[in-house]
Amino acid sequence: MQKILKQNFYKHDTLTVAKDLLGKFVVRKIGGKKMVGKIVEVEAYCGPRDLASHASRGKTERTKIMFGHPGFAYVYMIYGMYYCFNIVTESHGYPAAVLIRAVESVNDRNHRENRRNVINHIPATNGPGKFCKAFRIDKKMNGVDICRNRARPVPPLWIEDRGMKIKKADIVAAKRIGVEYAKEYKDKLWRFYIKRNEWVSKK
DNA sequence: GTGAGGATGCACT
DNA sequence: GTGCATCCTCACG
Repeated sequence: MQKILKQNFYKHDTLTVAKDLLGKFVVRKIGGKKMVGKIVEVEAYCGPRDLASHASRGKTERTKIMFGHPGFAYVYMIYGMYYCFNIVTESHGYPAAVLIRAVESVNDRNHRENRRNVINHIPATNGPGKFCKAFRIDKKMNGVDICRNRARPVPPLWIEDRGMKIKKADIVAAKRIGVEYAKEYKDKLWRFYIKRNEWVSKK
């Protein structure tokens, strides 16, 4: 059974949505072809007071998507050459999002080899920048509604529930990556990943 | 195996 | 002008 997640899935507490996204599947449609990846690692960025979040410095041209409706893609460029893909959560007007850090490629069996780089023409997806590159997610996807709705039934990108359940005991909570500047928020255990999964970006 | 440093564009001060 | 929600390469041994 496969179903595209709708807006009400994302309209909840960000930490809850982040954990619920583990084990869901990212589907990217490009010219009639589909790429699929199981989400194995995420980070939560929780509201205007979270100093690690871009939204903590107020609503700007870049961050306005986070202040908008849940279930929209927030994509931005980082370090000049990589993109990060986030999904907006919670209510309209409250800036929060979940960063997709790593997925497990469903098309590929050579897990160990593929972790490092391109093997058998299938790009690596164990890291936010690499995932975006592999799934061709760039700033054109910023502000796209990734939910199913009547007006536009098939977005170019969506999240699917295929009935996989991740046990609570298999979810690891850890510190977020690259947010040393975030003072009392830098040590929050708001990164979640599937225990022992080979595709997680860092141990 | 591990760690340091560079690449690189753009939002924000 | 500064500093990134990153990743790769190249030393080291």
